[in-house]
Amino acid sequence: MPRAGLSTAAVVDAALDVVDQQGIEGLTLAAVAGRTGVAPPSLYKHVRSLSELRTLVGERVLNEMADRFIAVVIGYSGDDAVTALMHAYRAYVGEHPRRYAAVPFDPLHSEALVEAGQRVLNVCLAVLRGYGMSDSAAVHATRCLRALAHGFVSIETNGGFGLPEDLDETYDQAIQMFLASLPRP
Amino acid sequence: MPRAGLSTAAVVDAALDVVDQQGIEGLTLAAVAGRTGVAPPSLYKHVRSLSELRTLVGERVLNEMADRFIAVVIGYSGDDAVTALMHAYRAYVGEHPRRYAAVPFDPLHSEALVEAGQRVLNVCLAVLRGYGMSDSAAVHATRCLRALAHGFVSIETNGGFGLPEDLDETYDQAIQMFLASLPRP
DNA sequence: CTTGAAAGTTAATGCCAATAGCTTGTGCGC
DNA sequence: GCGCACAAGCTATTGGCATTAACTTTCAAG
Repeated sequence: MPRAGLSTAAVVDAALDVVDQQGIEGLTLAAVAGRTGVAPPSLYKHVRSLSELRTLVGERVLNEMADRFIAVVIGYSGDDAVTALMHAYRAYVGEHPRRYAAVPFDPLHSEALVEAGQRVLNVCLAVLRGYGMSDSAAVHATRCLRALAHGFVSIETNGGFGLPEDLDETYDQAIQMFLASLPRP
Repeated sequence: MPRAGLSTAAVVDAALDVVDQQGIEGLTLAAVAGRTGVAPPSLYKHVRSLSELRTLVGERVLNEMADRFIAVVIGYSGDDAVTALMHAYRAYVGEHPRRYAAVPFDPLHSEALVEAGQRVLNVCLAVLRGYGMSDSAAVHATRCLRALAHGFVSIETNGGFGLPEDLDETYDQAIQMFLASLPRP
């Protein structure tokens, strides 16, 4: 009986592979077990349940997004920073559409998931701080940004935009719309 | 063996009840069978599979939305119509959050689902036609409207907006943002 | 009154999550 | 080097679900 040398992190790695290939509804313990060369019940040594695994996957994805957004935004401010952020958002989802769809937006699942979500949120808030808005105004603007970006990419990746018009152009227009709504110093 | 007198429509009705109460992941044939007083395999006389049932549910929901949007928009034009439409969108999802979440945005599921989606789309396009945009510009604007409305309500209903700021205010601001992006005749 | 299709039924298969209880690697103290 | 405890595996089992097959019963048209 050779030992596979698993860990919670390794299980989540395998789960991400499964999600990338088969989508969130294909994420089963059987699939992860197959990929890690282990019998399905063995996974319970590293993960409490399928539900917990899903939460861990979501947490990883949100942290991945936050890392990228921070990297992309550093050194920019104002409209440049907002534009970079929104493009990075769309680019991430374009590269990993199934991962993005695997994030449970319902944060009541776990503490760590909430925290990862906050990291993403804080990038937005920090970028908007440069516009001299009150804290409350920044919150409203952040919500608009999230709604716009999330709405666009989730419709886009689900094939919901059927018409032939160029999607890059639509997204640029959406960014312009958002920028125009921000106060000018 | 008394006969239950089912039909495809009745099965979808029961499925909508299940979705309203337990959400889309609670939509099982067993649950629908229980609610209709029938054994699970009997449902196959009216529905090809669980997957088809989900598609039928989505189709019903989209048509329900289109009906409401048409009703709400009639008699208005311009900013009033856009405002009414966006409020109706949010109101519908607020009243039936689980139904809305049950719509598969992936339209490759069925012809009828695509058609129902088009009905919703056409309301948006018709409302925007009043601004004297080219067809192509109207498509881009419609996409922005959909992205904004869908993004907002889906984050909202999933509890993704954690901070205490008033959500009505954010949504009004989002509407203003969208209106400001439209050409003024 | 008969008959046949439609609407049900029960039985069975296979997949999956989850639990229980057993076996075996493996690092740690000695 | 030696044993021991725990961690990491395993097999077996249960229970829920979708789905199929093969049947029985209702019911309406002729």
